[in-house]
Amino acid sequence: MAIQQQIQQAAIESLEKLYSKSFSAKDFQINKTKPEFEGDYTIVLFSLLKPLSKSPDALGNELGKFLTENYSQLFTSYNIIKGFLNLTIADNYWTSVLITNYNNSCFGKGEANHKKVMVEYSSPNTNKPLHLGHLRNNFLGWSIAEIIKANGYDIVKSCIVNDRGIHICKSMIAWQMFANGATPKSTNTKGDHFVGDYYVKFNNEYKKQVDELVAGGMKKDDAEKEAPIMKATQQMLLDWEAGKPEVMQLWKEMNSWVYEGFDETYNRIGSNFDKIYYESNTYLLGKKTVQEGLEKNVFVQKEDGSVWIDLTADGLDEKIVQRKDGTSVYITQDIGLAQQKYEEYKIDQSIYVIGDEQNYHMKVLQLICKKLELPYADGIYHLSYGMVELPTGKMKSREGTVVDADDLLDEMENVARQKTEELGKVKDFTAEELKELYKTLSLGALKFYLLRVDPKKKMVFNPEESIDFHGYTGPFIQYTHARIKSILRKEKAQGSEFAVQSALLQLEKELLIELENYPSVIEQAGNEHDPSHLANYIYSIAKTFNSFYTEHSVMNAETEEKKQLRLLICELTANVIASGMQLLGIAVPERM
RNA sequence: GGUCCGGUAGCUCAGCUGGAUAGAGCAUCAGCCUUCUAAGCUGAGGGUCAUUGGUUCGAAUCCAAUCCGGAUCACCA
Repeated sequence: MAIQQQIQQAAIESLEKLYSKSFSAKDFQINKTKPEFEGDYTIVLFSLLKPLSKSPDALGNELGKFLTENYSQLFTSYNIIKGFLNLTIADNYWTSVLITNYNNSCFGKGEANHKKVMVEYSSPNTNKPLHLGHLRNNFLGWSIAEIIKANGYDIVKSCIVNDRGIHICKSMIAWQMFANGATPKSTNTKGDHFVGDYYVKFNNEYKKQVDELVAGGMKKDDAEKEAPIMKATQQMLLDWEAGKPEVMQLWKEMNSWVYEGFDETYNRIGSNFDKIYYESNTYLLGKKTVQEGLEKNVFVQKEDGSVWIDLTADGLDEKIVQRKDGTSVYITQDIGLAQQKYEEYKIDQSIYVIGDEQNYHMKVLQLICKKLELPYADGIYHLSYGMVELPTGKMKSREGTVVDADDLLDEMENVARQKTEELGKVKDFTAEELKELYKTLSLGALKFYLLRVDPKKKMVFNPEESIDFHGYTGPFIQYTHARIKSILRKEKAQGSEFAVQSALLQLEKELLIELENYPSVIEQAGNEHDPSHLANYIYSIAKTFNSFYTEHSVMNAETEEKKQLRLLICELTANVIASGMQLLGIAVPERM
């Protein structure tokens, strides 16, 4: 059990025995003691004063005395400052945590609870390559899945590919018009970029045609509808839905190019999925549910045949769920897909990693599922994340300010190479090892940069900052890990036979206190669906370790006992760093 | 306009289920490599926690109002 809970329990028991009153964990707070005071953890007494009719000093002394006398294996001393009861925890507690966990690879992870959670993330369109925003999504989705797994859940990583619709037809039309049969192979272009180029070509041509029509005297609104290329695209969508063979063939071929490109990028960034859904297979789902909803009077059908749900009583609007022509809209397929996920996997929770521009949509989706009394409705959770912006403002594809994922990864790798060469610490590495290191460092920098901030907040991507390898960054933590490993290559900790006699030094203890907290951090990150807690925590560990490292020598420790103790601390620190970074999807090198 | 989210150091962010003198990184300045990797460490300066009011022993944190920024409110997805 975590120390904080042990203190809480001890305090509750003590208060019960001292005053015959029962309290619960909510009735008082336990904090880490501020560094300027003596002690490790602090019980805040204020909230207890009134129910017990005690002065801070009286209560603090009685409780402090009782705790140190009756829980002497846990508390060695106490002091009271104003209403704060500062407790010093026995060194023995920290070292026993160290000795039992220093080589426990499961340290911090919860026990299996046999509940199943699906995390849907990434969910790309097949008309253009991945960009910076997708990276935030992918890193978040992958990480939160790992964190939830570490909390004992079974995880299914899924992805819904938006592989059909008018946007896809745009690329297809443009390819027919301009490509002359060119392919990614014939032009030596990555497939998703190849198709994306035709999407751009579509928009250029479309704009040109609209301008021409407007110049010929047509109103802009009409011109946008009448442009021949747009009409052709709409016709193609109809042909697609009708299953016209040559359209289907082109669609399949162009999508296959995109998937080839996506796979390369996913592979590079380490995204993977247990189950991939395709919109072309799911877009018709949900109609049966609409029918059932009509029977239950959750939905109403208007005279023209369209089907609606009235959510005004819940503070939302009226929402259409089926068009008058009987076709399904976006939200209908989502209900259908939600159902399919549930039936296929019997999931207890379904997490959607989707940008905050869809907050309203997701709220509506869950509400509809609830009104339909679908069993999975309460398990829907929208992990909403903010947009990634540039220092110059929002990314806009029309203005060409979108940061392409592949370009960015290349750029980061270059910087990693440059910095590594400047320092010249790994000159004996093979070309293979160097390549691997550059990849580890560049991805570490980028992932950490995108994961270290609260997901729900929009964030600014500053290119210069993101490739920084100093301070609050991934490479800083990776470096700390490499430093520790360098020591451990020289000598391994001997292990569990070891008993600590001499008192822990300040920095030794600080590190141990932080390390002991690892399980709680994983739990919190999972409960709040927020990897940034973990990122913050690992950074703090690395920082504390570096202070410790500078201050105290491991190999040349004052005594053999201290050396063994510090080797154990090194082991546990390295394990926690590696384990925590793994949960963020970041690898740590042995040397750098 | 309705709903939702955000506003903390020059910049990027922690802290937000109320607790002690509001913390990091970057940037600026000053130190530290004969000793386990200096991608490091130590120190300094830098704040009206958007504003105003309320709740109370105590508010960056909770409540209300206001100001500013963003998202969203399609028979698009």
